[in-house]
Amino acid sequence: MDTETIEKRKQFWTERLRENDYRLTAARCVVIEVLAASECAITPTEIYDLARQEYEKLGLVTVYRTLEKLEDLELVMRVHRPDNCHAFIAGFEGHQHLLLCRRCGRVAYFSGDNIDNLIQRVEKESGYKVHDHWLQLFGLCEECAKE
Amino acid sequence: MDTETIEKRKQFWTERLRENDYRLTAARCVVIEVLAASECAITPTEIYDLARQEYEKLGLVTVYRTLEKLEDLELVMRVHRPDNCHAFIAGFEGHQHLLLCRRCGRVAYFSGDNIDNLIQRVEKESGYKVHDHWLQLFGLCEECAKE
DNA sequence: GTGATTGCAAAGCGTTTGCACCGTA
DNA sequence: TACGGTGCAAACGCTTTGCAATCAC
Repeated sequence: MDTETIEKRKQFWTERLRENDYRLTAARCVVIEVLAASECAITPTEIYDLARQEYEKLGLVTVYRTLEKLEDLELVMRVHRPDNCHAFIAGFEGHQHLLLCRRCGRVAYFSGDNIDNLIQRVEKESGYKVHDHWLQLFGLCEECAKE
Repeated sequence: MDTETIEKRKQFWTERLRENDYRLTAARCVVIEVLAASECAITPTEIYDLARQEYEKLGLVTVYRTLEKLEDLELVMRVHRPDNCHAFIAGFEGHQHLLLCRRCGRVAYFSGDNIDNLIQRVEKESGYKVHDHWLQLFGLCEECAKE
């Protein structure tokens, strides 16, 4: 990812935190830095290990607490995969459908589905009232497919 | 769920186990019994508690090991939800799309989506090679929507 | 009889909580 | 200065592992 995009992401997150009366601490900044630079689903422990290269004092607990706050603000979202539901990704774009590389965890987004019709049909047939949906694709990204 | 359906499910599971050279033990039978009677996503601990009413000697570890085997045989599948990925459901029907009640965990299946076109488009645009997909709807079942 | 399966205890892992200290606003 | 935020240690809940006893075939 290019430096400009990373910088934009960091700024965006920083502003959202400030707006919501969260303090900008060294710990939070370094967690945000790691998240901003990541194109992949990343676990709290991975964030911890990477972030400590910049800020050795960081505690794993703080990573969890920062993720919790970012999740509340819908700035990150938890990623569910068949074998692992412990990772997070940057969630700037509102509701998006995910395309996940099952090898390296790289994340792409896509849209343009048209499942509203389907949802209406299923509601009618099942009697359920549908509030939310997940549409996720799993596979190999261009890099990983080469190997 | 009617008794006949439950009985059919149990028979189906029992045969699959036998075919695959798994022994039919008391522990396995009682776990299967609980699963067969459940219309909802159910956790290992819930299975354990229910099954022990029939077979007090049962250990939680055996529930886990039985689920592992049933999962290998694709007879149960793990259910992923935003807040909880610890539950399982009966998975007779091959690849199915899920409709989950977020209140009581009741599960319905639906099909008739047509996402092959979407997948082809996303593959072309992203460079990913897609192998699998999840399409899940979350909401309230008829019962829970009433309240 | 033999080897798969069981249950127990203990370890493992990811996550949360309690608490005294620290640092941002 | 005040109080939100931090890091440590310890607890927690779910899951897996090691092992001797058991039981289906």
